[in-house]
Amino acid sequence: MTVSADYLKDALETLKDSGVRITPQRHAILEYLISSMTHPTADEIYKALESRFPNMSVATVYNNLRVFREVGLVKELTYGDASSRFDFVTHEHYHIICEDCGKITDFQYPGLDEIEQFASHVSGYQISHHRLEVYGLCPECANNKVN
Amino acid sequence: MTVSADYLKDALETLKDSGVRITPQRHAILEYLISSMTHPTADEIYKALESRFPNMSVATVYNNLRVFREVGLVKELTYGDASSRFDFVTHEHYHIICEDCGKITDFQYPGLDEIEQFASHVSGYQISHHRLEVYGLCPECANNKVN
DNA sequence: TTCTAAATTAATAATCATTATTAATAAATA
DNA sequence: TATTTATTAATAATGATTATTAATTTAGAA
Ligand SMILES: [Mn+2]
Ligand SMILES: [Mn+2]
Ligand SMILES: [Zn+2]
Ligand SMILES: [Zn+2]
Repeated sequence: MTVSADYLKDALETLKDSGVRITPQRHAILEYLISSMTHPTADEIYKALESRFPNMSVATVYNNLRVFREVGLVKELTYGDASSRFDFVTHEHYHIICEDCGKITDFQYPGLDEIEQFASHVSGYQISHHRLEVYGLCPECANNKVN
Repeated sequence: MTVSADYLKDALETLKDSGVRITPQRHAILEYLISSMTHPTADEIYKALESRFPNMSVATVYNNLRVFREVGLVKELTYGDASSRFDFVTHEHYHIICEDCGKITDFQYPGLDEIEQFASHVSGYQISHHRLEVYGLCPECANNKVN
């Protein structure tokens, strides 16, 4: 069994355990999220599935992405003006975002928890989590600049 | 001269050097941003100034916040659904955000640049900057929870 | 100073991602 | 099978932000 299939199987299990019905639309959205490496927007998911589900509503995509987020299957990546992007949750990782083409690349970095300790110490907050993103030019876009 | 007045003087200088006219509206928005410790939204700025400028348009606030951002006087803090918040640029700092009341507290942390090195190394990106926020409960909200 | 061009403002319309509403449909359960 | 509940699809509403445009103000030239 492929890794993707494993992820999907576990995800469906999580839904079942949470009492969420597994509809064809939900199955397809999850499948697409897991297979996609591009952190798609709700609209991209909608468009990718419209051939298989010609009369699925875009609201259904939004609704189900929220359901997935609430049971912890999906993380929503929010930015300023543009639309949210969605990331199927596997391992903890950060993102590098290309300021030219918008590509989002995963990367892992060990031990940023000390900053939570520090922040808690200087502010008195009870810290729950943090968010970190790195911005720059992806190799392709950097290459396009010099040519 | 107070620190605030110094900031304002420098900001007006920056505007003049950039060829941006200093209108009463711009002066007031800058003044409010510098005095405010709350990282206000465009609408909060608009409402705070409406007694002094009864017929200022909210579009003027947005336009001028963009002007200030473009000349580097102001940073725009963007989150998911809610509206952008604006921070007058002084020293480099990060933010701790209360998940209950939305309060934003400044804090400084040394040496997070190594993560940019790391990200560049593993991804091949040309890194320009990063974004970090820490989330949790502010002391007041944490206190309200236990009572 | 007066004239002219450019910048800025105010008012308002438009945009667009997301959410709310609601009636129809499908699934679970008694 | 009958009834309740969840889900969907269609569509309207929301709300922050941007675009448009005419009026006003300002800066610089004559
Ligand atoms: Mn990711
Ligand atoms: Mn700040
Ligand atoms: Zn790129
Ligand atoms: Zn709080």
